[in-house]
Amino acid sequence: MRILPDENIYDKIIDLAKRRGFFWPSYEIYGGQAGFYDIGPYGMVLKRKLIDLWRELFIKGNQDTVVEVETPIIGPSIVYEASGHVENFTDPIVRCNSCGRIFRADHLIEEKLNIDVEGFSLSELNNIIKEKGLRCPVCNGELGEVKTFNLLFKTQIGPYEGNIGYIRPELAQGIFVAFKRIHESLRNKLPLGIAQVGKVGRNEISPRQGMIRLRDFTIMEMEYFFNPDKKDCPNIEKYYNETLNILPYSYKENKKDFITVTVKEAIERNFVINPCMAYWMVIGKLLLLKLGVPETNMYFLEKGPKERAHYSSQTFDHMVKTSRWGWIEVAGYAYRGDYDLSRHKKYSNADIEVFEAYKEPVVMKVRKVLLDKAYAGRNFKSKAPEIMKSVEELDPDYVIREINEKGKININGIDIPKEALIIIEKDEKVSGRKFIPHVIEPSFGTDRLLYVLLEYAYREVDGRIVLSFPRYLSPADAVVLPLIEDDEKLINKAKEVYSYLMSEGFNVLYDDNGSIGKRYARSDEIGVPVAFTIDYQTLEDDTITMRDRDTWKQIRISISDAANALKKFIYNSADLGELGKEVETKG
RNA sequence: GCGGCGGUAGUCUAGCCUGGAUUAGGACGCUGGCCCCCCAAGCCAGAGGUCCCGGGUUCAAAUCCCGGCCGCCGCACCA
Repeated sequence: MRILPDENIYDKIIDLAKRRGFFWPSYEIYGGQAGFYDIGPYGMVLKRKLIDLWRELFIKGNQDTVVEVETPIIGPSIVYEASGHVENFTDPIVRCNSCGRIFRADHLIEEKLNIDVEGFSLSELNNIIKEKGLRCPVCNGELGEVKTFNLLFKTQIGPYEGNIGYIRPELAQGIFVAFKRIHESLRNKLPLGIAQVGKVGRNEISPRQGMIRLRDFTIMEMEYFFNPDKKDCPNIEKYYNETLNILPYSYKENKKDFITVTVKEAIERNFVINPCMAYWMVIGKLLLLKLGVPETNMYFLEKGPKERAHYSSQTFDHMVKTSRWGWIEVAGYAYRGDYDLSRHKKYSNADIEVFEAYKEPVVMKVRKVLLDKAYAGRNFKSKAPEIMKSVEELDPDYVIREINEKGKININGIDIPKEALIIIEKDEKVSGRKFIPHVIEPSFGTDRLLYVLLEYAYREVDGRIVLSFPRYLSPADAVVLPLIEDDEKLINKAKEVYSYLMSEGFNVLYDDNGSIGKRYARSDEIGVPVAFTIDYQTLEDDTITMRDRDTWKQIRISISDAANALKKFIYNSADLGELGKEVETKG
């Protein structure tokens, strides 16, 4: 595990990424458009492997509870009204006519005039600004009209004007609206994690920072649904002794640094609102470790009440240190409670609640208050059924207290003497209960991780760039090189080896252009972990050399062992020395 | 969105202030050839440029002016 270089390597990485086809700004030939990036051929392999690694840890590693789905990118407006995005993803902004600065209109009023304007409409905010003569706090210029700026990308579904759709700003809503179906199709089990990978769009006001802040990007997300009454978390025991670097909000206010605690401590000291929060944070940590980020270069930052999204009651940002941007957020872990499902229940009228049967039906002794039927009929005639029902709904304890004190109860202005009341106790069988599950959401920014992956892989050796990706993530498993260009015998042999490795399922490159040193350098720069070289000895005894990208050491092995050696080297992190005898090469 | 700085082959850059004879020059990379038995060697040849875009000034614009786009920095904004 390497430490990040102190030097700012951003420009070098961006340069390399463009040159070698990892990623670059989109729409370049038209001058570009901020906030959009293309992923190139090698970047695409990396990204795919990155996503697969996430799947491995979050889904496959938890296949007893977690499944994956795919839902649409565009949703009808009702979905994002229910989710709160139409309302809360919008900022009222006001522009100074003279200096052009833009302010949050509500914040400005609250600060300057000390008026609580939460929930005020645009025209109300406008009126306040006009009436109170509020001016630009910077240049004292006149303020323009209050406008909304919503970060949702808006579109129209079909040819019907007014049929508004939005591009999803997160994957979550697609999962929430389908929750009931997914949950039923999996025979109502809980806890249930529903994961999704996909593109989202956020119409950022002014995106900068290249791959770090995009208007269109890939998220890897999971909504983990569970019974809020069960305060345990399945399988967490095996991670009890794993450590987490946490900066709780209360510590942050006191300007303290993050602390390192075990998962067990984090739960016991209530740093996390629910043990499952800690569980997914550990899985997230393990993902980052596998990408090559050392634990000292990451921590979990708790967001304060005002910093959190509208749906969240606890959020941790997963921060990773980068050379250019300092600490950046690569993932968020949000406790969304029952906010989303409750909202969709309300807006759709769908029965979204989950029924959970008790292990055995619980027989409870239930006391009930009954009104003597004969008394009711005689005294209340046609109103009797109604009054009897009201009586039955009363709390028995209340009735007993009233009887003891007054000898009667009063209901809807009618006195009922204690002689007419019967209090019975009966057994009632309850086989389960209905509730709305709570949700914990770990959500990763894939493109940010891609950038982080490059930063942590980047190093320079003798003025040459080497991308030391973890071997299993590299854009190719190996490159096959004939030692000398333009020697037909070597080239034919090399192409045989190349086909053979491909047929074994490896992702292999071939290069016969330029001196051997140049080709090693090229493959190092792409981050290919292994180079197999075919030389004149190969033609005699079918052995080839296998070169390690990171040490430049070589061993000689027979071609028939190559696939097996490559497999061990890449997936079992074997040392080169374990796979064969090191050979001296002229340097 | 504001302010500052910048934008010249794949990459980095010279030229811009002081407009014209520079065919927009170089380095690296790329392609081909020669040579090469292991780490960007050498020699030769070649391809590759809307000088970010649009408008203006001028006989003449990569060069000066205006607007736009994009990038970096600062501010602002930010689930």
